[in-house]
Amino acid sequence: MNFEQIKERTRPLVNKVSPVSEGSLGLMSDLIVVEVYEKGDIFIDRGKKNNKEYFVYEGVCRSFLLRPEGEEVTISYFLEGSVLSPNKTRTANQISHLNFQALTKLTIASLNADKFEQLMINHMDIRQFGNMVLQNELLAKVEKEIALASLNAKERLILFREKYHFLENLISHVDIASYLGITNISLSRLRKELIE
Amino acid sequence: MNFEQIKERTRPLVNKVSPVSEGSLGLMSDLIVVEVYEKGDIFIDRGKKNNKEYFVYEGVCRSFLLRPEGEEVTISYFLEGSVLSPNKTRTANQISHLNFQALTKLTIASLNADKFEQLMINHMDIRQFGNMVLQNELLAKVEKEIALASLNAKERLILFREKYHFLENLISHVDIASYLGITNISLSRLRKELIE
DNA sequence: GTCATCCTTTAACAAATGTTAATGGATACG
DNA sequence: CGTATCCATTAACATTTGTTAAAGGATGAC
Repeated sequence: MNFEQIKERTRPLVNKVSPVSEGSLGLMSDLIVVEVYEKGDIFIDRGKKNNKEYFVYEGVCRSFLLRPEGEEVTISYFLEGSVLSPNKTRTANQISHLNFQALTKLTIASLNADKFEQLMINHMDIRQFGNMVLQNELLAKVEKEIALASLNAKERLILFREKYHFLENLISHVDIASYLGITNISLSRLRKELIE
Repeated sequence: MNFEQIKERTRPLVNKVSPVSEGSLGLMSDLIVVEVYEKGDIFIDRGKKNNKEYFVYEGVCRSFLLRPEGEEVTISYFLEGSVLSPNKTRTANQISHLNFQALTKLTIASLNADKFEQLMINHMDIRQFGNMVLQNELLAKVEKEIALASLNAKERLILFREKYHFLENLISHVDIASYLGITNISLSRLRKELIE
């Protein structure tokens, strides 16, 4: 992918969050390296160094953690055209505290986080973009928090379907169940119940 | 409270998160206005404008939301000596999407968020402090997210006690129950069970 | 001191969710 | 074509949590 292609691909994705000038878009695109992963690939490992920011060009991925007992807990899904959680929020001293996994063939833009931070410092529109990403991130977390705390499993599944409708036929139900905070058996029961 | 007193009070609170130079501490203290609230006071209203950052000097407060049905859901607790969620993460266009309430007599430092953002832009140590606050905020959310998703109510109560031990005898159990994602009746049962 | 009020606890029953194990269906591979 | 594997579903039973209502205990106003 050449510079112009990267720019064209990045523009709608960035503007959807918070529009930036053509110049700023160019500065961001300069930092972008395109990465491609296959379904199932883990491209950020918990405990390993990561100093990148990411945009999802194509495909779907998730963040997840391992419980002490060994089960995986899905924390978030990231869809095509979205921005991954800011580096600062998913690392401590550049060490990742989450795993990220491609759930389909995945094409993503990666940017050096330090260089991107410099862009944020020097350019108000890029800073505004970064802050909006952050805001959206927290908002999504609060939303999920409320859903987990105050809805029952059936209501959470309905909410999930409104937000991630197409994921249900794309992704392992074990993953979805862990995202919803239930077992896959319960998920199966709820699916049946909601058909009737 | 005069400038020096504010500085002395702010220093340990800030350094606990990420140390800043004496000069930076002074710049931050310059922005601080001390506010005092009584138990039960709501000092940030959902839907209303808020453009401040806050440090908790004395007392305890919580963030909460109202469900459509009218019940309150406690989202987070903030203890003495801690920093409230960054303005950017709890507002959209300067409009708050959460309520904040004093749970005891509360003394807090408030700072104009725009001016503080300027300090972050111009001073690396203050920026680092701000980023650490953010990181901790997200980390706490992920931690709670995992607890809600993968522990049962009894385990969550045990975790809550480890983290907020003294709150249990200070705060309404209805609030705590909503934080734990259970009813206050369940909380009462679990308390009994854990005594035996 | 008495009463009113608010919060916590308890009880009895209902509903939701988890656990374990078996079954069925799809898919890839030899 | 057959078989191994992976996932989703179903069943039976246990456990957890919710709902409604009543009782007990603390606290403050008068």
